[in-house]
Amino acid sequence: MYSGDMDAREQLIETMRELMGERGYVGTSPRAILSRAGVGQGSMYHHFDGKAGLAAEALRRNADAMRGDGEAVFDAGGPVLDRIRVYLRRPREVLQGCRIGRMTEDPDVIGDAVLRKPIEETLAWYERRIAELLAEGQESGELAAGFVPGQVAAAIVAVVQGGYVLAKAAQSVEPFDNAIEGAVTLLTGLRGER
Amino acid sequence: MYSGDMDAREQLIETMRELMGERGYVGTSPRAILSRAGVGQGSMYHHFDGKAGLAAEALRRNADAMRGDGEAVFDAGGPVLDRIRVYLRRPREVLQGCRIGRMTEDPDVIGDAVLRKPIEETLAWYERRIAELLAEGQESGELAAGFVPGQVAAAIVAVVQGGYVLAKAAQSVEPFDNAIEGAVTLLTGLRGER
DNA sequence: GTCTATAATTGGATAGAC
DNA sequence: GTCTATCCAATTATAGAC
Repeated sequence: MYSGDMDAREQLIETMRELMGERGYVGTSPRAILSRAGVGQGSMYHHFDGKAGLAAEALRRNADAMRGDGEAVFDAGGPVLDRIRVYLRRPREVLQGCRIGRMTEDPDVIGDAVLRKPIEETLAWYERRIAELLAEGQESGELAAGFVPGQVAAAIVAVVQGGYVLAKAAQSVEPFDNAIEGAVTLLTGLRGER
Repeated sequence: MYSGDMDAREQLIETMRELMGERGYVGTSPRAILSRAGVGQGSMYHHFDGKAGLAAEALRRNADAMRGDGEAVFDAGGPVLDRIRVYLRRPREVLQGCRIGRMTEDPDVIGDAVLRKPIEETLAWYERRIAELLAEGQESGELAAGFVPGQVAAAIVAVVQGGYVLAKAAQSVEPFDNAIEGAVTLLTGLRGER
């Protein structure tokens, strides 16, 4: 765990994490980074290979954080449907959007293999982990047998990512909350017979 | 229906529709527009109030097209669940993304009331229209009574929008297709008893 | 109406002092 | 390591010829 004041390098990374979440990659200028971080041009180009290098580090940290959030919920005990419901209903900065998912609309991120990697891996990890939980539920008899875990898992992750889209369009959390509750409703149809 | 060669104004709008779908609003430069449209600077600034004015017209057309696509499917006859399935499985340019939904990640679009309006209205229309269909299904007995149409409708629209996010992250249509089939699976749980 | 030329501003990176 | 000053290219907009 990091403690004490941040040095310039650390300050730059944390500022970049915020800005990329707020404005995306192309929407974040070096000027804005340096201004908010409170450091000069020199620091950025000393510690990183320009904007792209800093973005790569910031994205990796955002990806690690998002994965950690998921692990905390999915690794908890109890019925798998409960864990998935907790994931869906977890409090979020809805109008800010997902710091990972939003990067997919940024052509300069998707077009750069290094920048895209943490995005791809994180979302794929969520899909895979939820699919595992669903398969586990099928084996235990908690869930019905007649569905493909990987498909339902993708739908669950997509509802969250798409919920952000609806919320930003409306500039309101309401459609996000609706989508989440709709997904929770739909999931109850997966329950097994016993 | 428009026929014959496009004049410069028309050419600019159609080019802008394409480019905004491919690269977003901030990612689309006047230079790129003029180059692909094959017209000079003067034409753009004569017909429109700069890039923003052109974008407003392009977005309105994209919104109208997306709404028209929805109407064609939702207004068809037959069981409502069939119509929603047709909507979900409709062929799409998955890796390009939704020309309307993707704009929500563009701060300059969301921050401009004029540009945001067609985005908000179109997605809200889809939510509302699907909610109507679901309510209709509940009344007819095709669907069970114990769910909130507006919530499930939001989840359905979110799955499609989120599916694009997963597909772009993976640079593959597979997660999109999975999410769609997962949603179709989940929807079967809504069927009524009779 | 449409063009080319040009201007103002910002994005992104470099140079060199301390 | 960090700063300020500077530079080049691209974005966005304007001017003025035709």
